[in-house]
Amino acid sequence: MVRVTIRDVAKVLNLSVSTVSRALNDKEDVDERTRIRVKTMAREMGYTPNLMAKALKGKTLGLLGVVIDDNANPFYAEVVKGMEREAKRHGFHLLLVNTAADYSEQVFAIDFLQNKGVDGILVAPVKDTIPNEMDPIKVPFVIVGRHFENSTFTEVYNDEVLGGYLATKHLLDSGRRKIVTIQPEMDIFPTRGRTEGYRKALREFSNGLLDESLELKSSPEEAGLILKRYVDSEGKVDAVFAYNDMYALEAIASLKTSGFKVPEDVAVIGYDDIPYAVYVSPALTSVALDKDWLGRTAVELLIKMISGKVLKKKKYIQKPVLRVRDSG
Amino acid sequence: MVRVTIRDVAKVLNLSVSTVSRALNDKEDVDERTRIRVKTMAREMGYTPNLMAKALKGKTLGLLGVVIDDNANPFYAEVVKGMEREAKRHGFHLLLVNTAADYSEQVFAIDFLQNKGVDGILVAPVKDTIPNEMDPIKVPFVIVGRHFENSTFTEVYNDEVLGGYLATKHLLDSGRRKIVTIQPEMDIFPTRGRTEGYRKALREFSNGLLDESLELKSSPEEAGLILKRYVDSEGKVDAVFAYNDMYALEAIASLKTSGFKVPEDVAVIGYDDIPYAVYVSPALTSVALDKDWLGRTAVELLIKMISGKVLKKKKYIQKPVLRVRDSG
DNA sequence: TTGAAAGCGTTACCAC
DNA sequence: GTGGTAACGCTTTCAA
Repeated sequence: MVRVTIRDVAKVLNLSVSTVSRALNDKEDVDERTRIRVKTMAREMGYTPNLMAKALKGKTLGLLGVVIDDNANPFYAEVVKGMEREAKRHGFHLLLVNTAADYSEQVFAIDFLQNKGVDGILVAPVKDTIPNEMDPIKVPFVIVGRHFENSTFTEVYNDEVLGGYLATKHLLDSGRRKIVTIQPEMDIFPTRGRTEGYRKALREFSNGLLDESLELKSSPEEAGLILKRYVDSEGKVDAVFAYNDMYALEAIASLKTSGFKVPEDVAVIGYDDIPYAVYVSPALTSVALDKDWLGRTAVELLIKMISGKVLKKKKYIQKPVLRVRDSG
Repeated sequence: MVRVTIRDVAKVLNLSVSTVSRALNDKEDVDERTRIRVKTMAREMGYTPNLMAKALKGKTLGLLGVVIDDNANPFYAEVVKGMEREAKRHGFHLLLVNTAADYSEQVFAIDFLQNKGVDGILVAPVKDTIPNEMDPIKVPFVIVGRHFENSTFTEVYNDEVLGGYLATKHLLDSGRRKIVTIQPEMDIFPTRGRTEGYRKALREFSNGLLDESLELKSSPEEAGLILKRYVDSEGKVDAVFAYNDMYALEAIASLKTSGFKVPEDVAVIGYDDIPYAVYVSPALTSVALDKDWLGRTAVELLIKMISGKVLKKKKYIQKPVLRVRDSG
């Protein structure tokens, strides 16, 4: 296919490229009839602007880089979906990169994306403790689902402490006393926050004495195993507050095969409220997040930043809600 | 940040831009020591090539467009993940667009992606009956998970007939006789194929007489409702072959609330074998697909096409496998 | 209201 | 081996 350029259109119409350019871009100072003529002819000839050329002239390409752990994780999948929809509304597109929670992958991704000429970046950082890990980002960016202490970054995240608190409080209120929490090794905002909320509820319940904090670390795949090992050796656990629904599902499966009844013997609460939480049995009680909101808001803010707007508010925090079902 | 260009490097080194360009791109005809000098200085000055400018000169941008129904669908999520990994291996990036199975969205997406300068497109078409719906694609493309009859497109897909056959045969073999299948309205390769496989198994079993083909149409959300309505009015169903695992989960939920035991009263088999199939109860029997392979292979082929290779083989077909668990 | 020309950063052709 | 220059397609002064 031969590309139709602005020059071709100009030639046919006996106009200059500049006039055609102005007409196409709805600039002032161009005769209305000329504009019509140009636009009609352009359409007729199948003219499409060359975005590279525009970009070279300092215009935006309309690309947003997305750096996340794993797009197949149902939590991120929903977030990305929200991002995508919002981006589309503004004529932007998403450039997706999975990091598998690997820091060097993230560094590489950020570098790469900028080379591709993205106008901005949406990132759920692998580490969120050292703010200057964001230094290599030279374009506007928004942090998604993470929070850097004392940073000036634009961030969209969840009140994880509240989530952890809500779950643990509910367990406590329904009579559970030996509540174990199982979280990933990673020291990221969500793990810190959820654990903190868990401790807070415990502390509150015991009048300041945090005497029964049972904290396990595990990968999602091993959650069941680690939990089983703990129960076998320590015994007496009557509730589990899992990092997320995947952990919770693993926990339930493991407890069941160990002969425990869920929730009779052991209650289990998850986090994220993925769509499948409804179908498992017992139906999963989970801390629910509006994932679409997370993605949508992040993109909305990023696009504002790209278009040069200065945001007065930098932190956008969502309050999670406990969705009580049968597992706890 | 001020962008460092090839010209800046040239000036500092007292060389011409052309020499610097050649040195950087490892072309012939440039003194080895000059090359070293240039590369060192370029790194030192923090030079990064402007991809737009390269693209304008007809070079590739390294972008692959992905057009699918919904990235949050666990099936596509896994496929996209496979694509992403393979693309990364080759230095490519993914531009994601969801169509929500809407044809006009697809048309728009394809147009848009090409404007963004993608080097190729991976598409799971919304309709796969009219080959010339692909006409607007002017770049290399690969069809994913769909198959156009008699087309010359490069396609990576599954043997859906076999999948439907396997599931139905298994149901028949385990003594089920009133097997209903529930499929989406859409006339796409997977629905056609799975239904055909279902009919084939029935026909085979009844010695050529396809006397008990019970075919229901439904959206995923309404699958439970539609099924219930059918069972209530027609009664006597002892097995369900669902379009995919979402349909199967809805079916199971609906059957359970109607007082049926799964699988004792009614067996249910799904399709896709999503990760959550293991956790529901009863654990879902499902037709399993290697989603990663699908994504990986599609990208591999697309990149070959982009680099000008001519593929002798155009159709890449995967044989599904029945993963028998508890539901059927 | 329109046109000519410069320039964005890069590559490639052609001299030297 | 190296340098000058045109060209990729577009936008944007500056004149006319």
